Amino acid sequence: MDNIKDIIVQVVASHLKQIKKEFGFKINEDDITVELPKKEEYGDYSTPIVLKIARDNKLNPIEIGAKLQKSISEAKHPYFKSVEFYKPGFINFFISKEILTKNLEEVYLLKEKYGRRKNPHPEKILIEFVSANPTGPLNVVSARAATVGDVLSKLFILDGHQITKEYYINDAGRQVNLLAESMLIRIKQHLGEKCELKDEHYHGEYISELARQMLDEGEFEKIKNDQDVLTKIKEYTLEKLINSQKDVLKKYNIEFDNWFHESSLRKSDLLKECHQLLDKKKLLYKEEDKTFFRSTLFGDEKDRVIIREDETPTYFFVDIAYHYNKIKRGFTCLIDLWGPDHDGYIPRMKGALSALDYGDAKFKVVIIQQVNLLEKSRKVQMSKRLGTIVLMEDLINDIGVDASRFFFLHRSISSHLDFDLDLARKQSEDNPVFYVQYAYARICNIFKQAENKKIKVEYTLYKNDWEWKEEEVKLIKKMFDFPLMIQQAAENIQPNLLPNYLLDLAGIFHQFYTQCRVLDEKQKEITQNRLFLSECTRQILYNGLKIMGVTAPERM
RNA sequence: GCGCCCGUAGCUCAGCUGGAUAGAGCAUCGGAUUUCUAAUCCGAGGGCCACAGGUUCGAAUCCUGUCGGGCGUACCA
Repeated sequence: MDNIKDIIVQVVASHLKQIKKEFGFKINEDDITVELPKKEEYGDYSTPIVLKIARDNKLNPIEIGAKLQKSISEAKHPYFKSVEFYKPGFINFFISKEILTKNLEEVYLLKEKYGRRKNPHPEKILIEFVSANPTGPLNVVSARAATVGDVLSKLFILDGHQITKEYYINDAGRQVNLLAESMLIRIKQHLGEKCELKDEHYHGEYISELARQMLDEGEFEKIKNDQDVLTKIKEYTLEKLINSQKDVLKKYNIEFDNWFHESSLRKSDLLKECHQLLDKKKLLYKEEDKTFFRSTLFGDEKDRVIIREDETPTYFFVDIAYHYNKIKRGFTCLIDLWGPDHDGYIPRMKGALSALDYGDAKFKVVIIQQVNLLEKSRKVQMSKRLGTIVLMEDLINDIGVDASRFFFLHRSISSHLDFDLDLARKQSEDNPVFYVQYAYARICNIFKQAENKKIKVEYTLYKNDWEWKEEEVKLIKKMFDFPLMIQQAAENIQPNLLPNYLLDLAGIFHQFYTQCRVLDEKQKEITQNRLFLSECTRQILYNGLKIMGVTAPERM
């Protein structure tokens, strides 16, 4: 079935064309917006287009509205039971029963594919997220990014795109060198040597433990006299830390298609290639033995160093090469999920990609706002270097994957998220996730009861004499909106629409459950119809929970 | 100083590209279970949508300014 909003836009546009000569106005199809009215009497969908036309052309909205309403009404479009005009200028649409039941049958037939659409402009998207430094375990900030990235990926797939999920491992550069140094110092301390960490080193307890482990395993013994002992330590440490990151992500049910190593980039010719390309466009210059990129030409505040005087590339330069590599792999759209601290980094990166002839329209940076941790209503200072972080793993162990995921998705990504640790456990008891899961479990139980009562489930709708009760209508209409919500969440990058929708759907189901008894041996047709409604609801709850990565329990 | 995010009920937040009487959950108070799981449902109270201007038929939503909170402003990543 086509998207209802598009259908309404088309219908309105075609009828406006018919009457526009009479009034003498012009219309732009893009101006036709469709919204969900707040009150039932205003219909299922509504458009205020008449008000816009009246304003732009200084005409009377009442006259145009009446005419438009009449025109659409008389066409008797199968989608609409009725079309009404309300002052001061709203055209309100009431969906027909036939279309709603047809949609239900579609839910039943399509199952997990319900909500998926064929996109007229499909993209081959690379979405990169988390990409935390491999200098320590993942923390709760990464947990938010991981959740959002994972769910966005699934939403994009439903919206008809092709997706690759990638994690960029910064396994080269200054920070990992400091990591190796920190390890060596800890190892020496374990061996009784006197040496101290400096401020810039990593102070976390996990380094000390890892140093102990390296000694215990005899790995240090093997390399201690090598010339490149620090490199060997680095390799050992990175492997351990990266694996632990992977383990936690796995525990969180997040799978990446690709793990891209920064070190592989440094070994390749891509840096050279990028340098040549940018140089050819006269976008580079040298000053005090450093090479600068003219990012100011692209709206950046100042030009940025890409090669230092000691000829090492800056992080920025390597990142340019990385994104250039993404382009060369044939992606038509690049999406990066960054933290708010990287906000100022956007202009230069966009500039670099424009310079490499990759229109910045296809490079999208999504900023996921920070997570603040509160303990006893006070903010917890987090620093990876100081080791005062709350780990993603602790979070999972504490409140569980389901509740964490729901919690992170529940609010818009541009909002700061205050994570109250004292409340976390409490949250896990009356977390809204259980409200949704409970609706799911209830439905499953209805089917178990049907089995017990030897009621055969036919999965058919008896449409003829079916008088819809209020709760049934609400439920059916809500299910109708699922695909629209998916599309909206994907297009506007609003994963929070998903949990909100599921909460609504679950709530309406609970109402339905209270008011409309499903299993009734005396009323076969009503029983079958309500079983069908329950099954469709179950399917959509299942689909939604699956996108969120939250389990759908059959029993609670 | 400049840039970005946030400011909506006691608390946590929804409010889509401006729309028709500002919504949920938690908390508080009061009801509902001989019938498919009460982790549920129904009802009540609670708001100058931070403040001040502007745009217009219409603003929580857009623009400008002010105040408050956070983040950033590297040859770190």
